[in-house]
Formats: sequence, structure tokens, C-alpha cells
Amino acid sequence: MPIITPIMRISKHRITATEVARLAGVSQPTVSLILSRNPKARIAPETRQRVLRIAEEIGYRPNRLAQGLANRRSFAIGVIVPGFDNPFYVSVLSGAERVASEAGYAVLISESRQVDVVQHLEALRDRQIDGVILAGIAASTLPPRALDDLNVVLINQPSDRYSTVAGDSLMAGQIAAEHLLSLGHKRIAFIGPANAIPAYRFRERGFVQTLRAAGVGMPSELLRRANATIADGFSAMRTLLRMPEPPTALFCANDLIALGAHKACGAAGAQLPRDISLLGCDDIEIGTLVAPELSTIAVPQSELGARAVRLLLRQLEQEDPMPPVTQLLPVRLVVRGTTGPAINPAGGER
Amino acid sequence: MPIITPIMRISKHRITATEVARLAGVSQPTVSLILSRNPKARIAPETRQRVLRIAEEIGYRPNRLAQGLANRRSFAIGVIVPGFDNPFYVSVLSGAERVASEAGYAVLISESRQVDVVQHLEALRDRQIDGVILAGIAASTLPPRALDDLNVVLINQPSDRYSTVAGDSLMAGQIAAEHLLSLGHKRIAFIGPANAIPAYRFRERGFVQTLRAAGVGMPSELLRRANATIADGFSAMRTLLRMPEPPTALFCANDLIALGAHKACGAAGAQLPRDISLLGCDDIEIGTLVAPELSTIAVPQSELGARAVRLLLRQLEQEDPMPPVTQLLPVRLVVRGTTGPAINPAGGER
DNA sequence: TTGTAGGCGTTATCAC
DNA sequence: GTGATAACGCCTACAA
Repeated sequence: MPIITPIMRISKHRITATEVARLAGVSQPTVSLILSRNPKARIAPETRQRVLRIAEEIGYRPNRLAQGLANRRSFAIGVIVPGFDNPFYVSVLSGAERVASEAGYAVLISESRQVDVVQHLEALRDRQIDGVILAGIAASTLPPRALDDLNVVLINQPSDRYSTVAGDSLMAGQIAAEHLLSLGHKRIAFIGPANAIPAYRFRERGFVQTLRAAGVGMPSELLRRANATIADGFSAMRTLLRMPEPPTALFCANDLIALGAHKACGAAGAQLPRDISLLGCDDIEIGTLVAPELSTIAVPQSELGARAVRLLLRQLEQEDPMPPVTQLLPVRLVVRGTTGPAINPAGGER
Repeated sequence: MPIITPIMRISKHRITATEVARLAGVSQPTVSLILSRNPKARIAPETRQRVLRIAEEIGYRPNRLAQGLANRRSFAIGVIVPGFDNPFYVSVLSGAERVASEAGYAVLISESRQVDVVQHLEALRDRQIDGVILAGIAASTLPPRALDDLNVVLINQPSDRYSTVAGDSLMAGQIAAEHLLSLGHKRIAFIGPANAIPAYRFRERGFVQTLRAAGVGMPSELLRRANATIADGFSAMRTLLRMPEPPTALFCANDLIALGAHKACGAAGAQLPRDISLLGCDDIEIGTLVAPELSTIAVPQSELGARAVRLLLRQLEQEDPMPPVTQLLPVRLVVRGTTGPAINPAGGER
């Protein structure tokens, strides 16, 4: 143990509050009181100044782990998403990270391909995580107690047990239908996942219901199932294009599917939007990369993440558990290059 | 729902090692010894069994914060990237997360737009982070002591102070040049960032040097500066296309730039690859979305992240600081639709 | 206004 | 083999 000047450190030795206290000639709790806590603590101004100065001088920084242990909280939140291959979740994460880090919270990420969500949750629990944001993972598919005594905010799925931030998926479907109908389309298809996360189901429901209300049915062969990926969108679209009487318009449960469909159209020589109108949902950035650019329903992705964190943090302040709240964010139609007027009003002459 | 034995907790009350010890009739440190540590601990087999059984029964899980405090480490690593708008970093992150979480490490993310890297680093330090992975951020641009006594692995940049995992950028440039040369191109351009992270500079250098070695110079008007984004790639390309004598081939410092260029070609009516050959670098997935698909130099993105974490973990095992190592991963040419033979061998007849 | 005592849940170091 | 005892660095009482 080196005998150096009182203040100098050869690094390595971490600077603790005790250290500061010693140099300031006060007790360690006093330092703690001054440094981190509510300004209600009544401290002699001069003492406060001295402690602050010394802390500053020797570069004291509280150990968050120790704080966590004492406080029984970690000032960290977890964000669980199904995968980063969907830019939607990346944007959500980005928004969440921004707000969280501004508030001094760390963000622990887990990319969970459905199966290991439970393990990730346990790992987060072990770290005394303050809260968890679940995006793209249906809470209802988790084992019953997986989320117990965990502060949770869901993204894009309704729930009466947990707080939720979501884009208005039902409305998205409705807007999509209205757009395609207003263009004169009558033979309209949908591609979306089968047993998937709630947002997709709502988009589908809103879409189909609105069509039906307008007297435009959707024959079952025009309702295609595909996972929410480019590849599956591609093959689903190929199937549609090979039908004797393909649809003149198509709504996809998300942009990835739509981009797959876009590609399939290109490969099959179908002109967008002349031969077929294509509409996605989410408004991920790469939709503007393809030609023609993808028409879509914009969902405020990073805003979802940002709000989810704010909601979570608000829940953390309260000590009595808050009743779950739901924030439904508006979506809006973004018409770009892949939707246009129906050419064959009655269909069938292709 | 299991039978409620006297042991059952009404939740809330966290189960601690002391709890287990009490039930097993041993001391708490003994529990700790049995549960978490090296099997070298000599414990009576029956005691061990009993403790393990009870721990299992009441669902004991060690508090990672407490472990961290005692161990002076957190079993967490930080990953800092400039932004998630470049899919390259997302893939790196994804690879890193996978390996880290398999090893029981948490991943704290920071999306740092250059300015606040230092603050993020301090926040991570406060959390007793075990190590940091820096991707897309030039270590040399950080203030001198920003990385002090931090376990660091850099991605895609050389360093003699820190360990590094990188794609072979020099080679990437060389391969790019050889590919375009072999197609017969003579009038060749490059678009890349000016004062940017090392990888881009090396790609440029390898490219230019190889061209020069082949006797093909690059006039300064064919060397365009642009940030590594789609938008900037777009406008740089537009400038090139408006020249009296545009290049017949083009290499971009990364795929985002190339995709912007791709779009600019589409907008200007230039046919790829007939009028111009376009080559990107990275091989991000969306390069296959556009038509024609983007030719590129593939960099093993998630592998970079995965290896960076493995390297970091290895460094953590060692207690004597390891000398920094550098792993250079091979890159490879991926010819898709945007590169083809030169039409005007001598150039100038366009 | 400040110091003392005790605790958060682990791990490490020793005696026994 | 096992159990006290003492850290780890902070925070919350409560007493002075």
C-alpha cells in the first residue's frame, strides 16, 4: 500500500465517498447526503461547498452498483426485442435508449428469438432491473409468472395488466383500406403473419373490416400468411402473382413483407403501381430506397420507444403501483410510389 | 400451482443466500461457496446436495449487484456505436449481444453521436463495467484519458494500445479495384467520407493504391467526399452524373453511400450496370432489396461483434493485462447486379 | 447540522 | 469441511 500524497492516487484505487469524507473532514454519510440526495437535506453551506469542491477535485463518482445494492434498484432498464433484423425494433430501441440515457438509466438489451425470453427476463431480474420494455413479443405467450413483480411496459400490444404504448394498428388497417378503396380497387389482397404479435392482427382486422363495410370482400385466396420478413413476403407475393386473377392492390402487415412483395413484383415484371398497388405499414427508412418508393402507413417508431421509457420511469417514481395506462399513438398514410389508381376497374382483363 | 409449504414466500421478499443458509442449517458463506464458485471448494457432498436442493426449491438466484460489489466487477459490458441508422452497427451489436448473453454478460448500449461518447463512457465506468466495445468511433478522437483503466476492444480500427477486431479494409479496397479493373473500367470514381473512422480511409487507400499500381489514376474530380449516409451518397452521385464525362465505375466507402448512389442513378435514368458499375462495401442486407441488387464487398459484421466480445472476455480472465491483439477478418467480393463490363473501353463516347 | 450504527447481498480470508 | 468475520461502497435511520 503506497504512501503517497494524501490526494494523489496511482489510479486503480477507486475513489470512494469515504475518501472524500476523510479529505473533507466529515463523515461518509454526510458526503452521501450532500452529493446524491434530495436538496431537502439541511447541510451547512460551507460544509456543502467544501465537500463538493473536494469531490470535484479528486473526481469522485458514486458507484452505481453500491447505490443499487443499498437502494434495491439498479437505475437500469431492459429492452427486449425479437430481433434486430426488423428496423422497426431498432428504431424503437433507439428512441428508448435516448430517453433512458438522458434520465441516467442504462439500457440492457436482449435480442430474444421468442424461446429464450424467459431466461433473459431472469437475467434482468438478477440484475435488479428497474423495469422492462417488451417490444414485438406477445406478453400473453409468456409463461404465467414470467413478468411477476417486474415493472413492465409493452409496445404495440394491448393489455389490461401492463401499461402499453402502441401505434393505432386498427386505425392503420382502416386507413390502408380506405386508401386502396379510394383508388378504385376492388380486388384487394392482404399478406400478414398468422399467429403473431397483436399489432399485426389488429392491422389485419382493421383492414378487412373496413373493406367489408365498403362491400368489398376478401376471398380467402387473397389472404396470404407469411412471417414478417422480406423473404416470406417475397414468396407470398409470388404466389399471388401467379394466380389466374391476381389482385390489383395489396396491403401488407408490415414494411418488410411489403418490401419482399415489392421485390417479387420486380422479379415477375409486374409494374408498380400500374399493375398492382402495394401498401406497407411502419414506414421504415429503407422503404424509400426501392423504386418506386414504398407507400406505407407511418408508425412513430422511435417515439414508441421514447414514450415507453417515459411511462416506465413515471411508474418507477410512484411507489404505489400505478394502474396500467395505454397510450395510442396516431398513424398516418404516406403515399409514395407504389399505390395508384386501379386500371381495370372491374378486374379480370389482365 | 405448487403446494404451498411453509417455505413459500408471498413474493416481494427477495430470496437471499442467507435464507437458503438458514433453511439448510449452514452458514451463508457456505451457501455462496457451494452455489457460485470454483469446484475446488471442498464441501461435504451431502451438505452440497442439501444446499443445492433447497436453493433450487425456493428458487434462489444470486443478486448480481451484490456479487458485483463484492467482486468489483459487474459482468456487464458496454457497446458504443455512433448510431443505429447504419445497419452495419446493428449487426455488430447483434453479434456482440449473442455472445455476451451466452456468457452471462449483460450488454449496455450507448448510441453516441460522437459528442457524448465521453459521458457515456463515464456512465459505464460508474456501473463498474467490465469492458467496452467501441465500434465506428475513432479512439484517437477521444480525449486522452477517456479510456483509461477500461478494458477496451475496438472494432474496425487499428490501434497499438487496444485490442482490435476488424474487417480487412485495405484488402476490401484492393478487391474492389481489382474487380472494377477486371471489368475493363478505366474511368473510376470513389465516394467516401473525409475525416472519418479509419475503416473508410483504409478502404479508400487500398482502392486508390491498387488503381494507381495498375496505371489507372483517379482524377481529383472523381474523388467525392460524402458522409456515410444514403442522403449524402445520393447527392455525391448526382454530382458525378452531371459531369461532362461521368465515370464508368464507382466504388463507395460503404453500402449506405452506394445505396444513395444507386438511387441517384435511378433518378437520373442511368442504367446499372450498363451505364455505370456501382460497388459498395459491407454487405448490409438491404443491398439485396434494390434492383438491380448491389454488388459489394462483404464484411462479416456480426462476426466482428461476436469476436470482439470473445476477445474482451478473454482479456477479463487474464489478470495481468494482455498485450493488445489484432484480429483481421477476411472480406470477399460479392458480385450481384450493379457491376458489369465497361461498355466504352476508351471512355468518352457517352 | 452532523456523526454513529446498521444493513443491502455477496465474496474472501482466515481460524477452528 | 465449515463458520465467523470482515470487506465491497453506499444509503437510511436515529442519536447527538
